[in-house]
Amino acid sequence: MDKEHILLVEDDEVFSRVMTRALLHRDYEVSHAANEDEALLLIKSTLFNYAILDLNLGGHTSLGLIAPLKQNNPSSRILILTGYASITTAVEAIKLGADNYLAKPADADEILGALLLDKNQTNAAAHPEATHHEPMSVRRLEWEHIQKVLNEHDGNISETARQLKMHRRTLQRKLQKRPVAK
Amino acid sequence: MDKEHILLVEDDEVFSRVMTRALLHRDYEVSHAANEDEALLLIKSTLFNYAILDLNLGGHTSLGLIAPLKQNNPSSRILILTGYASITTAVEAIKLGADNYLAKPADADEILGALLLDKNQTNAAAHPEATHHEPMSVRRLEWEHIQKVLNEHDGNISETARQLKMHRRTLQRKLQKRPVAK
DNA sequence: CTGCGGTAGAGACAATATGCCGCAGCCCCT
DNA sequence: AGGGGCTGCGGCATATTGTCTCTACCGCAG
Repeated sequence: MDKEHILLVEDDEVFSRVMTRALLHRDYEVSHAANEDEALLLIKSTLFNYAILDLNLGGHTSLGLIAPLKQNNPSSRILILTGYASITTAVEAIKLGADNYLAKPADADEILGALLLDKNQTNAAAHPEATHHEPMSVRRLEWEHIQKVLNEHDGNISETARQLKMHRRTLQRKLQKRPVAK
Repeated sequence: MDKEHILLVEDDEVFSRVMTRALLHRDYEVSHAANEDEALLLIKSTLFNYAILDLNLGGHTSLGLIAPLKQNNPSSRILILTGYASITTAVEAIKLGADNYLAKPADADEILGALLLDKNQTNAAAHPEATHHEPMSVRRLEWEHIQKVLNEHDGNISETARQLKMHRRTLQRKLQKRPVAK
């Protein structure tokens, strides 16, 4: 029978090579695109069962690829991957139809797991851990807040800085850093 | 015309009082439930336009309320609020049908904003009023969060600093300064 | 009484972060 | 061509943190 076909959209050279190999090794067929245009061409010409999209592609987000993918194959499953994870972007991705959202760094097993996870996970499974939560660290809170405001202003850094009453240069520097682990 | 009816499910005394008042003040009709059972009763007896659910209700999550709400009124909009935000719970909530997900601390404007507007809506005319609210500054947000956590630990600075993953000396210094003006 | 473990307040110094400058490159619009 | 917005980034003075250290206070077990 045919192998399952995965679309990998990722602009990081190293990561995409490693990931591609890992997927091939698991007996998937893999197509790779480094940017939105390449991805769209592939989507038009091929039927994918799965897609792994890096959220940050140069200037754009990869969110625009979700619709074409779903249109091409409504039953395909889509995973958004990002090194700059935030609740806001996660919510947006899911609303747009992504099936899961994962923060880098993540290894191939995690990624595949998140991609394959049963979508019919009615909330029966995932609750017991609802109790042991800790408050967010101030840094994490700050990161989430920044992401939210940034998202509200369509990624406009200058405007966001103004709203947040912080210097644009400062915001810029904060955004270059990675989100803080929990 | 009838006021819009909001269901507030929140087990925190103080917060729910404040929130209720803020909502009434904005001319909404508000029903409040402190736990899942109360909420279910209300859902069965009333049609809600909106719902604000605290994710953490004692032991349970409030995610189980999403289905009944949507069943009761498919066009109702649901906001999940939580003090212990995480990407995974956010993803799960949205998958289950919540319309937005917000981390506390957040003020009434932010909460209402998150509840009412949906930037992914193609319906551009959906916002009759300019929902232009100013986001909290990072400083203010930090202050509120610190106060909340400090309060949860009965004013214990050492413990609060540990939870917030900041140095005790730093917290100590922050507390000596005064509340940040907005 | 004394020691142990926890907390609080504060000084000192180095490591970072931030505010503020300026500059160059891009776009978009007129 | 110019004006005005946004972005990325270097440099530098200043402000804020992280760390370490000391002192002191409190409650409690030994």
